[in-house]
Amino acid sequence: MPITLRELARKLNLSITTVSRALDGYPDVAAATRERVIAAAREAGYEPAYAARLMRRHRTGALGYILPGGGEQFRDPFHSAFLTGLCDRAASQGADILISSAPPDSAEEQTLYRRWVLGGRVDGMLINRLRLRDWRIQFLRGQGIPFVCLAPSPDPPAQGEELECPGVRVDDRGGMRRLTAHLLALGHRRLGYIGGPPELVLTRERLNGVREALRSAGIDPQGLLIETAALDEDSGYQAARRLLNLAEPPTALIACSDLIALGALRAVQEAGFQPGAEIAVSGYDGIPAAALAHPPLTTLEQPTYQIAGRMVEILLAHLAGKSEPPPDEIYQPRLILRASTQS
Amino acid sequence: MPITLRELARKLNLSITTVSRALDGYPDVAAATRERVIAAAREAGYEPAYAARLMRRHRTGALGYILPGGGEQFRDPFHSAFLTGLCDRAASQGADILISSAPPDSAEEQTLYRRWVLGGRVDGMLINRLRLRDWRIQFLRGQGIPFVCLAPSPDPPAQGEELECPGVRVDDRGGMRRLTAHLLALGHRRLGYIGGPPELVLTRERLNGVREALRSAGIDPQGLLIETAALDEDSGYQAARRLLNLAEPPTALIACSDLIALGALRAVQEAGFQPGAEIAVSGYDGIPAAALAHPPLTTLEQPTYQIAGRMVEILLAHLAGKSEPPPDEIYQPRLILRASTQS
DNA sequence: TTGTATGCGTTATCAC
DNA sequence: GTGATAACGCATACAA
Repeated sequence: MPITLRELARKLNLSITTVSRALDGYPDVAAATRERVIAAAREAGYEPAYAARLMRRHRTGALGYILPGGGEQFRDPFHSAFLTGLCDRAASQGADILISSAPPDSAEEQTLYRRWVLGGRVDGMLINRLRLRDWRIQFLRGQGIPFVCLAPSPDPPAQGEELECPGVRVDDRGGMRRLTAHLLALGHRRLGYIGGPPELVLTRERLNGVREALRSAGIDPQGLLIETAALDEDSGYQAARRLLNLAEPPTALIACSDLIALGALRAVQEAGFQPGAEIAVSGYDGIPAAALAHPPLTTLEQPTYQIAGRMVEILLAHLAGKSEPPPDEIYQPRLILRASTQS
Repeated sequence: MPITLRELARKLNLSITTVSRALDGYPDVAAATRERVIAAAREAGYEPAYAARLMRRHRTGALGYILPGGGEQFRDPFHSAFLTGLCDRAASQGADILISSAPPDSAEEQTLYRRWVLGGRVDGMLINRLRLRDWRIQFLRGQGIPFVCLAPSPDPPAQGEELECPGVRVDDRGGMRRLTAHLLALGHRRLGYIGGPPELVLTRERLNGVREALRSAGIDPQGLLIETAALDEDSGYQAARRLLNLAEPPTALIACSDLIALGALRAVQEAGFQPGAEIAVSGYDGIPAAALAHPPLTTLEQPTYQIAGRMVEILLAHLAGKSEPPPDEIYQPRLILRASTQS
């Protein structure tokens, strides 16, 4: 346990007040005194007690993020990029990131939010994987604690299902529209969509993008084959198999994430099809492994690392009092065409 | 800001003490009173103020981990698995993980450690990527704060270079010995080793494993070609190129990590060699992308997720007073032979 | 079984 | 420019 302010003050024959202000850089301290205090503090290895400071300031200096636990999603490189994005930017601004994990919509998740937010354990929260009716948004809004979301941008402003939430947006729908248009241009007519969990906004928005492209091309979206998977490789494999086992399987599989797509790629191969040539497969995220797959995976890349950094920036700015909520920013995912959709 | 203990007490016409003890489950509270208190607390949405509790208990409920920042290492899936391992286990035991990032051995890193440890921001620290003369170990030991390392097990107990540190160990050297022996059995005689940063213990230990295998086979370790890379793909690519440009390039490249190996694989291909057939390449870690590479990458797999979980378990047990420091555990990496070392 | 009083280490408000 | 003092909200030693 390091030295306390009081001890330091006694050592210097000064009052606690003066020492405190000298260290915090208040202007009403004699230059000489400040020097003396700072020197003494350094040589005594003084470090302000977090608990006490928190008690007064009501600022934890930490932003919270809860990983979607309970699955094997820890293999998802998306989170790797996202977390480091959070950390790096937070660190550069002197803030810390508090993390934990809980299955989405679980009791544990609620407990965590209560403990962190009501208990004053974090200054703000970072939200990812927005859900259709997301209790987190309501909760955070109700508590008046700042938060920032990463969410798809719903252009037709969300049919009342999810609450609006401040943050960084990615045009998932637009991306999927472009991707699907490309597949249609290649001549694909029988498409399969492998979505993530149906309660996720991104599952719906990406699906909507596919549908919009179909409609624009004068094709009935009803013909779209739809399957659902968890956001991991194995689940993508299973879902793809179900589609491939149909009497008339699709000629193109549009996956909701790269991991799902990698699983689909495997399923296509096992089913005896030539991925790319006979059946096109596409992903979403732009994880490094997508480029390594064979055939390399067509995908929609989003700058996950940068996005996470922006989220931290926005949240910290908001906390610093720049009260004006910055306008929503919309990122465009980048369509990367690779051999998995080459005919 | 939620309700405070005092307000709750007033509401109930009880003293703060009683309310506090009722909620904390002390036995000296009338059953009826406890019921009443708990009910009131729930309906008032009471949640103990973290700051105040911390002030008294001196327990943050958080374990700290600092990511090696400053590089592009955020693409390393190792950290993804490691972090989720930490989070999941911590969450299951009611603890949180505090993270930040800083370049190894930087001033920022020191500041972070000071702030977190001296300031009482965490109950303990988790250490990865142990260095040869690791100031972190000395610092933490000096402060008497509990910590757990993930480190290679140095059998000849470290020639005084690094300090011993409690934690989970992986037999990097043994793994590399087995891998190298395999390559030798395949007939390779001219080997190249691409190490990570030289200040890392794992770089040295993995190298030692290679050397030991050479010696066991009656081959002079002096003949081993050695290059150094950062722990990422691009740096691995560069290092491999340097080796391949030699007058007499190696026939097998032993990389210190999978990411390095993936870069090496690329370099081998670009140099016009057939990876696997003409030049063998191996990695270390067992990241998912290793299996996807073409050719699939031979590697030493370690159960990163589980190891991280064990680290948390050990640290929390230690904090809970089970003072007996658990004996060091040694994990054996699993050799996964794939086409990248097939002749 | 319950209540009173004190202190944890800082910061902020005042008075000097 | 500096110092005394009062909080912040909770946990406990001690008194009742």
